[in-house]
Amino acid sequence: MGEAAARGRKSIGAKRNPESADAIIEAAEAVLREAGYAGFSIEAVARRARAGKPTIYRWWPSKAALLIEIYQRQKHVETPDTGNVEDDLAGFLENLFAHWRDTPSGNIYRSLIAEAQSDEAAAAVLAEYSRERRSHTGRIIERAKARGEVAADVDAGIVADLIASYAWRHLLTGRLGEDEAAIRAAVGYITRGILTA
Amino acid sequence: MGEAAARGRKSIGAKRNPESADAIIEAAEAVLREAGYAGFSIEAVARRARAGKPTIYRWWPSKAALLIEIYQRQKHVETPDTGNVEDDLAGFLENLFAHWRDTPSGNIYRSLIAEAQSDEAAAAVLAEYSRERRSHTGRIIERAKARGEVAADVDAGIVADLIASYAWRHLLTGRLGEDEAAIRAAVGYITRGILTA
Amino acid sequence: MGEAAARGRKSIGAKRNPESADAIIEAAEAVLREAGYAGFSIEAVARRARAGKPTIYRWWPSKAALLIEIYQRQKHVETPDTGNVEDDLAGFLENLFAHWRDTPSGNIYRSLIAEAQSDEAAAAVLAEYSRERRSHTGRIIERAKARGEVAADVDAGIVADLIASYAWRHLLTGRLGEDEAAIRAAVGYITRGILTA
Amino acid sequence: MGEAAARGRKSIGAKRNPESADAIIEAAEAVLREAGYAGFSIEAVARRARAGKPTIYRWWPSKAALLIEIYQRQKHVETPDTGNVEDDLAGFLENLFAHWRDTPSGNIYRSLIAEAQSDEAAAAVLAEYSRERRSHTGRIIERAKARGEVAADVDAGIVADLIASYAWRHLLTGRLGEDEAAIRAAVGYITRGILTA
DNA sequence: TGCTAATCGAGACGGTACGTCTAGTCTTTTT
DNA sequence: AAAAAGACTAGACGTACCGTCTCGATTAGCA
Repeated sequence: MGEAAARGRKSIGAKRNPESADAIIEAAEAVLREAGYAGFSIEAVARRARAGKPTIYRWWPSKAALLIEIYQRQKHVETPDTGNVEDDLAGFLENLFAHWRDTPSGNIYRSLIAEAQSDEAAAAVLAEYSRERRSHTGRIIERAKARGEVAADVDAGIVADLIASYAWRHLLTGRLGEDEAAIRAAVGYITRGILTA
Repeated sequence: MGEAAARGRKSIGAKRNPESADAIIEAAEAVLREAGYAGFSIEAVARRARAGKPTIYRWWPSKAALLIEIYQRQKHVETPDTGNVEDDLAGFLENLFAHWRDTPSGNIYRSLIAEAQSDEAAAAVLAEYSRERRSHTGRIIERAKARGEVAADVDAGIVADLIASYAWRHLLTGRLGEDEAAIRAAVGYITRGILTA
Repeated sequence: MGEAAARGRKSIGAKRNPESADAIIEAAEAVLREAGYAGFSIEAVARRARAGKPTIYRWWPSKAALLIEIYQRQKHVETPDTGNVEDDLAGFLENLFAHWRDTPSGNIYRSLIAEAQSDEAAAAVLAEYSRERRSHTGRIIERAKARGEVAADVDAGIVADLIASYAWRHLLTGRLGEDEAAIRAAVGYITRGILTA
Repeated sequence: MGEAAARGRKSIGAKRNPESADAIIEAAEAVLREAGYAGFSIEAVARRARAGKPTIYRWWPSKAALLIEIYQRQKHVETPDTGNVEDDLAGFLENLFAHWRDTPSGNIYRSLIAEAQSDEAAAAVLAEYSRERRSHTGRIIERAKARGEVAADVDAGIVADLIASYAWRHLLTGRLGEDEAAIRAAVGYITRGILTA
């Protein structure tokens, strides 16, 4: 199905046609994969899905909403739990970079961030999503605090922010291929500091 | 002058007319200021500058090129030199946030990053610019290393990257109003680490 | 209605909106009437009709197609039937000149001929139209042949060609105000010849 | 020379440089020959002639003026003098059709007529030129009148008009390849009429 | 002999129009 | 009654020419 969306797909009456929704989602992914964010338009998605634009607008009020949905459909990256905060953070970043690099996720998220720069709604949705992720990453720190590995007065949110920032910037500047050493060094500075002992 | 570009501005002949260039730059700034990135179009700039579109395309082959130029025209943020790396970095970030918050620079840079997500050329130009800035910020670290304040084996580029990443993310998520405490905490983690002593 | 196209004219749904088509046709006529062929642009028509350019291009692929349509919408000139070939031909020319002079038709047809000089498609469409008209005018001759008034071996097509040529040239050189005497003389030469008896 | 216009052709001082004029004329011909009227622009001619646009505008205020000049540079068609008006007229038309068909003249004249439909100046110049030609062709008739072959009260101008009209229409509708028989028939109707004896 | 004025190629300028693409909205048709 | 899908207005895209203007160089002809 999907892109190949049944040539003559029809309305199934007075309720949402899940075939159409699927076809649209899959078309959106395909367009993003093949033409990138530059070629990603509602128009292009509609063409590819053999759907009318209003059908898309009915269910996703903006490009951003569609991006969010297809991003969330991707399977998520796992946060390791090694018992060591440095390994946890570095491992998380390595997984995240690999995930962004090897699946459409990276492109999708990148697009979403770009979209949020000119679309209020996208910005809101992204902010909400970021808040969630922040607390998620923060859990790595909280666990370490519970273990006594990390100082109790450390603000987990700010650390999560630093980690997420590092990831974002690499995503946005196309540097997801960075070697592990750099990631480990960056994480090391956050955990152990850069001052002379 | 400028945006209001003298009603009767004319060509000054067979070489570039600086009046036109200025009018275009200033119109671009004004459009960005008043309509944001969403409303920033070559067409709008041309209208505002009372310039022909081809005149813009002659000198700036893309929206990104124009953005870069107006960004570089802004006066730059200064990097403090207090003799203490933590104060230097925090001060730099505070200055940068204030600069981005209080001048059009923030909006421009934000737009440029967004543009780079769909425009190859913009990405290249932004990468080059980032490289420059990275080494610039790195100097704060190098100075501290020279003072013996920072360990000699610390990679200044990676630290600069962490700092820039933090700044980018706050810019892109509209969190430039962050209180100083958060900035200081983030910088503190980078300099002193988060592990228990 | 029409040119003044209801300020808020909207789509009427998933089929061609005749209101829009009418507004476009009428705007095209108005532009041609007021600004002449020189000022006749798709852009101007769209502006005047409060239509989007793509709506025009959707239905009329070229300026020529639009010209043809508005020409054919004009009411046609009638061919008299007096029982005398000379009066028929002269009357036809007089009617045609008056029609071209007093309605937008002349301007439209002139424009179409001009357009055909640089647009292949326009040329084809004009050729087809001319063929039709030729046979139409030829009928005057055929009738006279049936009456025995005109020699049986006369090629009606060629006579029609002579008549149409005379009309075209007067149209294209802005000499539609010619006095009847000249028309009658020209027709007289064709019917009775110029040689001495 | 000409199109290949001396790479470094320069001003020769405070007077018109005939080399430039020639290069422009020749470039205009070449452009018309190769790209047709549709591709004929002052810009294209200037490019081809390695001339500045103002140099063209200085000497030919409009496209039409340039067209007129290059048309007049073509060698003219000769009007035969056989002692028989019918042969003279048919011969003239045959020569003219061949001339228009086999040299750039046809294209040039066609363009000029088209141009005159939207350019007042072109129309004026064309009218003047037509007047000249009319009297020229009229001479064939005058000669025949002098011989007593044609009735004394025949208006030579109107006959010339009929002949020129026939030629124009064939030029404008791309029917210059017409067989001699059709031309002879058309001329025959003008000289001997179409009525039954 | 040196100055003035016109000419040249070059090309920038403000504009207009081109024909295409996308954004969102509206309304008919279909189920 | 709601879904689907084409048509619609609006306007930006990047390009081609328009006709005008200014530049710097070049040179003829007057002083």
